[in-house]
Amino acid sequence: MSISKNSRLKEKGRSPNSSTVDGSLNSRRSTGSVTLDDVAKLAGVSPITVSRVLNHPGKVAAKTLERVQQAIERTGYVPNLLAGGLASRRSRLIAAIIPSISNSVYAETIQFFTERLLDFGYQVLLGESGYDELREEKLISAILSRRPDGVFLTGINHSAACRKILLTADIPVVETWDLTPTPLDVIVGFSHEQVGRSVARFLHEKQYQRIGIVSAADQRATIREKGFVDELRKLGVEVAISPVPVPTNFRLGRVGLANLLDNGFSDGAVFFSSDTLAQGGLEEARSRGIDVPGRLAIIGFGDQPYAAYTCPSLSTVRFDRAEIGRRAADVLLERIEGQPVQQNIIDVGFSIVERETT
Amino acid sequence: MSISKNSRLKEKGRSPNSSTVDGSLNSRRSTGSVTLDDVAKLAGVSPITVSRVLNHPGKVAAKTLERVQQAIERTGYVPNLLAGGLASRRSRLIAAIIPSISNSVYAETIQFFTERLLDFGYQVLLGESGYDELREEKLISAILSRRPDGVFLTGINHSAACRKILLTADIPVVETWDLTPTPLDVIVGFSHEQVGRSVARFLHEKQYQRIGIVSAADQRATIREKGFVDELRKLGVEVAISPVPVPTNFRLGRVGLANLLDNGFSDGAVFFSSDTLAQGGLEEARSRGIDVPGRLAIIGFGDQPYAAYTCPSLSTVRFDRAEIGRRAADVLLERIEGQPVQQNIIDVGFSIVERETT
DNA sequence: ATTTTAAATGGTAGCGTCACCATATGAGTT
DNA sequence: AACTCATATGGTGACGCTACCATTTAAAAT
Repeated sequence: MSISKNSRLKEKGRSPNSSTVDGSLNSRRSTGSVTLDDVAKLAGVSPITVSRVLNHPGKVAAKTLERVQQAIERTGYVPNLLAGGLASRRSRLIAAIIPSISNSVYAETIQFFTERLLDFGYQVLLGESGYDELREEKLISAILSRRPDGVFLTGINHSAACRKILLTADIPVVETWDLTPTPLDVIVGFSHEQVGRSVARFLHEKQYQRIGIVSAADQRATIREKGFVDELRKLGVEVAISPVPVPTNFRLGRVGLANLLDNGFSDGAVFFSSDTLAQGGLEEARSRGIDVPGRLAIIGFGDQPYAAYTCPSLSTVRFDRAEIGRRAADVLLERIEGQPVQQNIIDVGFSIVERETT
Repeated sequence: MSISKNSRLKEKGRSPNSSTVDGSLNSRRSTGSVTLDDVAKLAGVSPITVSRVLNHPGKVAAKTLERVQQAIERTGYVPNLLAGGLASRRSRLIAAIIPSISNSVYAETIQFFTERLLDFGYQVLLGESGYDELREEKLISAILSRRPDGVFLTGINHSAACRKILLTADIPVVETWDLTPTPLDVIVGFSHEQVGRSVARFLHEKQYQRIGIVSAADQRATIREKGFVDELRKLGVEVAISPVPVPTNFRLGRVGLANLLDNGFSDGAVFFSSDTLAQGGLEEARSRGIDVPGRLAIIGFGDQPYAAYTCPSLSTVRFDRAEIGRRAADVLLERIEGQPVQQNIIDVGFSIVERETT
């Protein structure tokens, strides 16, 4: 434990074995924890062979392999990836930035992303941007000092500084949750604009008198809103817009809908930026005695687990969060291994789930 | 980029300046990325001074500080924490193990935990145990190779091997979400047994005819169940138990309640292991036309955001997830700084929230 | 028996940083 | 003027590991 006191023994000069007592009292000695060398000595091989046992077991003879593994077992050796990463320039660390950890849609993607990468010996360092570009930027530059082998980003809008840092770092980057013809590197997601347009057509076909949207102030929600509004405008329908801030929650859903209703909206359909908002809207309608879907139709976004079980059950837009996570991991692994990527734009699609609220 | 080819220039022996062309073609040369030395040269100081600017700015003269910071700016220097961590034996990394990333109760705790630690320059490496002891063990030993400065665990039940690894590693460990008189190191949580007992008394006082529990197979839920059952037994009430597996979901809530009802349970109150299960139970009751709370009372656990907005709104047990995260971070920081910890058992408490379902 | 080839192992020299000292500088004290 | 003392800076050598060769050994081919 307390090593520093030992260093008071005055040792002068550079004689390689200047220690005086037990042969290990150098001023800057090992922590006492087991190292590769300890294992190597016990196994009677060179350190490099132990390293190979851990990293390229195929390149070591079966007999040696076993002997070394026993030595590892016996010493309780735990490799030091800081040292390994420094020497090999591969940290086996992947950075992931999501807007919110506690938002289950992102968390699910990360869950599958993490799981997949773990199978290949990578770990994920998670950062929360809070839907804030500046914070994302700071986070990324903090995380880059750990020399991640790859980066997972949510969305396609990143500050110029952020893009520059990432390009300079010259590591694989996968953007997710959205699509763009000009990704930083590779991208896995679906088109939010198309979501907006699809929902617009869906509602239009059902011939609701009026159409509104409760739209969160996050980037992707804004894109959906644009697609939605634009498509309806093409169809000759004006949309009542009720903006709400992020992160969205139940209460904001109520407020968002109340805002529409108080401004004369009635007998129509409303598209909410998230299922959480939609659930709030449902409650607001209920508290005002408005029949859903008789007088007011509601559709959410995200197909949260509870969406099928609200009363009435919630129509929504579904997309495969697990698929985004898995594909993002795969494509990142490919890039890290230096394989040429077949396609750098991967569309996982989405679908409209019709339930009782429409 | 492609450096490896250069090494084909045959350079023999150990002459320190054996490079032939531009003075930097050693076989194992730098990556070309900016290092501390580059910054030092530009600023006209020694590397160690640059290091100090980054780590102990107070120990550097104002003038020097500014000059170095400009050099950092100009070079776009990004520190290498792998090297720094190796040299200083402080990785500024904290490992956190939670049962499930996508379960918002854990995610919220982690969110606040992460945030707090980030303020102090630490980052969190997240691992998901999936409620599995063995997986937790593997995860921990994998994570320890990154030499975290501290570890956050969920729960108090860890395999013997796991405890041993952690004790050997000799780093601060904070257990969370539960209490025990014998923590590994420090612990921040609340008593699940007391939750069980409190809910038992609460329901008993309301004089429900029969009492049941839909209980998940995770460790803490089992402790709550024990406290619940034991307290009611003391009060002379038998409890109908319906076990369900983890992770819990809406459907399991329905199944869990159906199981009770199909075995003759009626006119009573049911305690669910989680709000998600309770929500499922609510749906099952609705589909069977059972009036809640008239014929069946329901109480959940966790006070999820939606709990206040189900119909009828859900009675539940509330505890402060953010508080657990923050306190865990604080206590870990104290331990890392080597401060003596005032108390190593921190009880954040809980409360019963009565809404419409009871 | 000799050469060729592949497989297994080892030696050396960093990777980029920080801890440990030592030294230099200037202000304050007698 | 000589001294103490605090402050600021620098030189050296690890930290623990792996890349890059070189070397040894065994097997295969001639």
